[in-house]
Amino acid sequence: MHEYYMLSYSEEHEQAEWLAYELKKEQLTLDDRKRPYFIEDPKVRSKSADWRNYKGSGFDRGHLCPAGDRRFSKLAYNETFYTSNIAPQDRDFNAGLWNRLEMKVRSWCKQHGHLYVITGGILEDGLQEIGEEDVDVPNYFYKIVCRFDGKRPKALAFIMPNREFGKPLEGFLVSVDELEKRTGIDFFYQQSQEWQQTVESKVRTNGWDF
DNA sequence: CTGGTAAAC
DNA sequence: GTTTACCAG
Repeated sequence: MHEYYMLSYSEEHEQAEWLAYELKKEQLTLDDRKRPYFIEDPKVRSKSADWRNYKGSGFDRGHLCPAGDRRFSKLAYNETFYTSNIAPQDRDFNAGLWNRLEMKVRSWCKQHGHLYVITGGILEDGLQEIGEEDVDVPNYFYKIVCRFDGKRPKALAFIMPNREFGKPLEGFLVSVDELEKRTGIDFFYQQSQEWQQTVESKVRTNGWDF
């Protein structure tokens, strides 16, 4: 549990199985910040994987909580450079499809003012591993974006392959039910108390009209 | 924006 | 080993 996001770390896969954060309109600033080093997450007791596992692997250290969403303060920005917040991503995917989704999330946030985001790689058996600590390379990444229309939660869920297709985001929309099956995570019961207060019922896909 | 990396310190 | 400056998608 960090100041500006929370996560559950999988020691087996050496990355977060899920990571959740709130994004508010007023947090979308354009402050210019110096990119820090990736360091171990001080709050992961089992030690989050060292960044050197990624060196020479051919994979990006892809942010789960984007640095671009956390420019409003130095702490918020630097927190995204803990190695608990990154996963191996294909370069073209990270700079392409994944980046376009992150930009779309910021655009939705500007429209609606307040969003909740849950994201991570789909962690399975038999994944490719990199580095001395065997960091798993997910074949797919997912993201749930949720907002509240009055009391009713509205959510969009995505599953994207860890490579670039050049396809529009709509092509990767899925239902939350399917996402739960694929990840093995129950997105209702796994949340913290604070989160549960807000998310009172399971979010359901509501189509592209978000 | 998303990042890597060579060169300098 | 760490930081800066520059580079590409």
